[in-house]
Amino acid sequence: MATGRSHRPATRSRGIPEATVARLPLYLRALTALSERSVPTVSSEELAAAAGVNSAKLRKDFSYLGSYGTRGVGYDVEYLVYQISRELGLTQDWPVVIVGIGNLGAALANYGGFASRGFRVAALLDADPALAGRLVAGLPVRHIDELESIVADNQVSIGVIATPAGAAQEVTDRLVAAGVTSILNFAPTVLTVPDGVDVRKVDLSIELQILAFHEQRKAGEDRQDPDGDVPAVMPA
Amino acid sequence: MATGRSHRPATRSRGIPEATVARLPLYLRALTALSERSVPTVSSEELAAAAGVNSAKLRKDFSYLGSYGTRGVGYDVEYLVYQISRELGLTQDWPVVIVGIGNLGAALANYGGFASRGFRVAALLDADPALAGRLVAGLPVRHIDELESIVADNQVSIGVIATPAGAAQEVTDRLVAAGVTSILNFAPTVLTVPDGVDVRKVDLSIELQILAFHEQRKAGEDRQDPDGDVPAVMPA
DNA sequence: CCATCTTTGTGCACGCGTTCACAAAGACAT
DNA sequence: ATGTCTTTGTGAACGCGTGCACAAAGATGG
Repeated sequence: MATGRSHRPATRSRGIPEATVARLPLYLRALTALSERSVPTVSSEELAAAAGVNSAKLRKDFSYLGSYGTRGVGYDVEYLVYQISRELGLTQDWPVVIVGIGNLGAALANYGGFASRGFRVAALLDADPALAGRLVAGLPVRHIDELESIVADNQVSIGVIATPAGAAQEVTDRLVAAGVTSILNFAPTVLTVPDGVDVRKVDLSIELQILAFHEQRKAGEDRQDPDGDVPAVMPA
Repeated sequence: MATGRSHRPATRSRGIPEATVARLPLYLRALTALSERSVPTVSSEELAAAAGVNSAKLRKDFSYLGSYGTRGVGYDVEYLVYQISRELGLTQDWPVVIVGIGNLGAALANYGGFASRGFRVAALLDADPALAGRLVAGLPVRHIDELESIVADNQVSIGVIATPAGAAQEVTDRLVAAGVTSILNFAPTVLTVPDGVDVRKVDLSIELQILAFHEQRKAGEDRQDPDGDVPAVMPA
């Protein structure tokens, strides 16, 4: 993760546990699919299966939001969609800037999941002057030096970093200085941010390495000793 | 997450906790940076700062691997790089197929973090015949129907899914049937897989929604009551 | 109106992960 | 060799998250 409390120690006020917050988007997606099929109600069992979680966990998660179910029947799909959307803050508009318009940045700009939720791409930024003006996902790429004015003019509070690792910290500093308080970081670096700024990190390489670990474990289950021998290099 | 035990209930044998495994790549990255700067040793305090974690946590994590430090001095950087690499299974070669060569798939194919660790892109696959043969990151895109033979010939055990949501489950089924036992899923869908297959999911939209939640919380801290009023639609 | 049946909401126990705090271990100087 | 000083490795306490299991709530039918 990064410095500067990514999550507050214990969510105060109406205290929804962090683990629950992380699952709400999952439920929301499943519910949206049901809504599109005009399914009026759904039981915790069905919805849990669709979201890939335990039904008891789902009920407990919903209990943090309030008592929105009807015993003997289940949950009203539309009502629940609204409640979760509101809780997540998706009923309002979130302007977002994406910095670094390489393949990844372009993929993010084209991602449909943005607009459907409350997210709106306010601008695409890149340091390469050759990219400036080119259309990506219908939006013109603008030069990184416009960052400050764009963030201020559009009241952007969320920034997405899709730059190379070397540029990530500098971009972060500029975003934060301009007023951004939430950052989604795709660059493989630990970002340092002041208190009050949230950072979430998506790291491809890490995910693969975790898979490799389990894969090795699986492959080694047949053999006697999965770990190798003493390394050639000894500690000082 | 997905069906089919993503993580084993309690890691048996030399039992490295799942949370620790997830941090090992982080340490490895920080250590690699130190190694490139020819730093010989590092203390838990310094390394923890570089990785963005607590130093006590780092020491406990390392204690699961064995006693690789020297009291009063710290850890030997090269030695630790080797040990963690071996533990994660990065000393061997992991052939990977990437399915779905849109912007995201192309970004993944171009991602440098692959080759530097033990990962080798064995093939890029896409269902679009128009893409077939086009070079992406120096590799030719091949048609999805070659999936089975490619997986078999290269003994691929890890698959990366970067297709639209609609195609993800079918691709997963084919990958699993062909012998893949670890899947990294970028499509916004819950995948169902048989036991023994690991799935990890990276979901952009979910990360943004979590940020939005905290952002809303931050914005509402000034006001009296951050949650809105009673919704217009009432439950059945 | 009463009985039955379904499904929610939650009290409780358990296990994992985190953090503190300190004793043991070794380096290094004298 | 002895003492001091640094840093590791870990025992123990705590808190969060998960899942069981059941009582309460309400729908539904007779």
